[in-house]
Amino acid sequence: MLEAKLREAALLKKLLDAIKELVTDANFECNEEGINLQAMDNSHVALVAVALEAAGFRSFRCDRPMPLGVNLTSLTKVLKCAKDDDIVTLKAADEADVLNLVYEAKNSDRIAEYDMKLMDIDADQLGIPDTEYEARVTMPAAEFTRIVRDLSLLGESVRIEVSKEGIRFTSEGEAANGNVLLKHTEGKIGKVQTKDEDEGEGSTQKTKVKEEKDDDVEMDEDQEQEFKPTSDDEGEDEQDKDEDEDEDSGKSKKRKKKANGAEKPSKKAKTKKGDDEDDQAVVIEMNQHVSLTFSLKYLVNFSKSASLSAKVQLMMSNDVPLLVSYDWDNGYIRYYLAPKIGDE
Amino acid sequence: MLEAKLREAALLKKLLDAIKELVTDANFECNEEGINLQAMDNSHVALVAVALEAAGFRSFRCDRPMPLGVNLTSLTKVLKCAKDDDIVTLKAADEADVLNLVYEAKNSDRIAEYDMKLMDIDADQLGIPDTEYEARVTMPAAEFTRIVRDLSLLGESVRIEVSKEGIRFTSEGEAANGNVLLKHTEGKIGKVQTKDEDEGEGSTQKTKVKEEKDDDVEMDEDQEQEFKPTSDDEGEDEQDKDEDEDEDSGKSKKRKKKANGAEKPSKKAKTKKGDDEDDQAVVIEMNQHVSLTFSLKYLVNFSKSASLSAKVQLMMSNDVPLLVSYDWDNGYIRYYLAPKIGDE
DNA sequence: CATGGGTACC
DNA sequence: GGTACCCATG
Repeated sequence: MLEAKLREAALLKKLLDAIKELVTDANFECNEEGINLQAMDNSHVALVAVALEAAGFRSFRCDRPMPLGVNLTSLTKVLKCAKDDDIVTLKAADEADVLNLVYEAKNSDRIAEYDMKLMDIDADQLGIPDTEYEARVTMPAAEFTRIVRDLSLLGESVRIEVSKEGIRFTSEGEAANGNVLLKHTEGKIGKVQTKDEDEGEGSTQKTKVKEEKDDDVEMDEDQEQEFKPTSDDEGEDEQDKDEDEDEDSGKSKKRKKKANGAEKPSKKAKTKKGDDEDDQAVVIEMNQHVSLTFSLKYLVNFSKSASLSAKVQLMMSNDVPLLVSYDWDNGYIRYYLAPKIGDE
Repeated sequence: MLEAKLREAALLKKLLDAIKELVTDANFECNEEGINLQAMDNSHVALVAVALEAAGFRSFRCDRPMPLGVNLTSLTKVLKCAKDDDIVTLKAADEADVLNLVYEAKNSDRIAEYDMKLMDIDADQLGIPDTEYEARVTMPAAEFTRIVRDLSLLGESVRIEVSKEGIRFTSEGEAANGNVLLKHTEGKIGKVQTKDEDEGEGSTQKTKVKEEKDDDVEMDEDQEQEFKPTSDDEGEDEQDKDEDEDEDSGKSKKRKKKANGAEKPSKKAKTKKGDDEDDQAVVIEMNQHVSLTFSLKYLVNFSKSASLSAKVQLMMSNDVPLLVSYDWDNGYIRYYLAPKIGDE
């Protein structure tokens, strides 16, 4: 059976808001390490992967692996019945056909309980590519949202190019053409191509941009592995969280830093202020110039996850799917989208 | 060629929001004095005139007069891609078929560039009447917005009457009739019928109430005349821009004075405080009682310009088009609307 | 009150 | 597929 208690209903609510338009039904794969969801979007063009690591719950127990087939529209409705700061407990018996959700008001005597019907869903375990990306761009999630929203007013697709100059988003439309260039933030630049240190953080992803020796630091020992590609995918991308270990050998610091999606700034000050600054930084790491074209409709959809993390990472290599990753403590949501070829 | 740099994208954004529903295509007439736009609304019932004087730009260069035919829907989309505080640079080569817009984030490393296609638009130079109005009412723009919005819920048209009592807006509908009376603000009353002194300010308008010899002018000559009754109006009110050549030899002074739409208070203190109070004042200036009926649909539309100026001026004479004017530093937007006759 | 998103209609 | 209208959210 599963019994997982989450500190705040807000996380689940935001998560559902982020994916409910992309996916209607999906299996929440529960096991002792946490809860994972992987699904193709309704038109089978994009892939979404969500991880909620056991460590991110106030308490988590799952005796054996169990898939919970959920209709996301139903779950969204049920979650709307929770207040953002309610403590949510998810419970499901083995072989159960319902998921029980209990909402407890933080302070009080209000207890709400819902039973949502489950369904059998073909577990199309999608193989998520373990690509080593040629370029990784970390930027404020709100900036990404703004850019794709803006450009979607002009055309249907966007060409994303990463060079040492920075990252450029270009869209061509009937009425106008436009492009937005984000230069890497000063002080962050050194990192380009040097991504070492990223590792750390718990929910980090592993996408490394090319090898780097960076990897340095471990940081994670304990937590870090959280979501990790399970054991096998290792090494691949982690995204977000690269905290910076870089040189900072003091890992301990790293750990605490990121609170929601925040990364840590590179060597800069780790003060709160430092973190805030970091959220605003644009960090470009690349091994070679990449240029890919994507459907803006999907990117706009992905950008709804900005409520989950202040930063977003874009991982790219020519001719392979883009990985858009939003990370937070003990969890992440990643989207994969194949590039358009030619002028389709 | 044209190269005009605007301090804040917000001005253009608000301007487009104000007129995009009224006009779909229009020529932005650029010359060394600034940028002007004049167009009939889509149903050819109302006329809108916008002026952005060169002095209002951070830098402005326009070698020769050039009309830029713009689809306002496209421009609106492109402007939505700018943040309110972005610095916008408008560029167009002679004979160009595209307008280039560059947005620079105040602080940073974000640079966005758009190329919007231009089109050829019949320059229907509309003759703007140089009426000497019998009544001029200056009131808070928000108040005007509220009144026309309220009355539009009741009926389709509104009768506006100006008397020494004040200005009364009356609407009759199937479900209810209603009227709103605004009395002139104490202390401002003296101005009624005495409008002299207004001139000053840079962007003043010239609408004088009553006689004035102003009329002047054709307007178009070069630009100055633009809309103002040109120099002659002196003494009367100017509203916006008249920069004045008029008599004021000291034009210079005028120029700087008005900041956003504000007129100058009459002789009262010009202190900031004074100006703020002034924004809330209702000033009635009239030579005779006027009573005119207009379509509320258009007035509601005009009132969207309230974001551009804290004050609005209504200029009226019986049986001639109403002039609704919003003025700000170095620019204005004016609307002309013919009264309804009988009970059409 | 305004802006954005979604749904329906052309 | 695009545009317009209505509803909901901030």
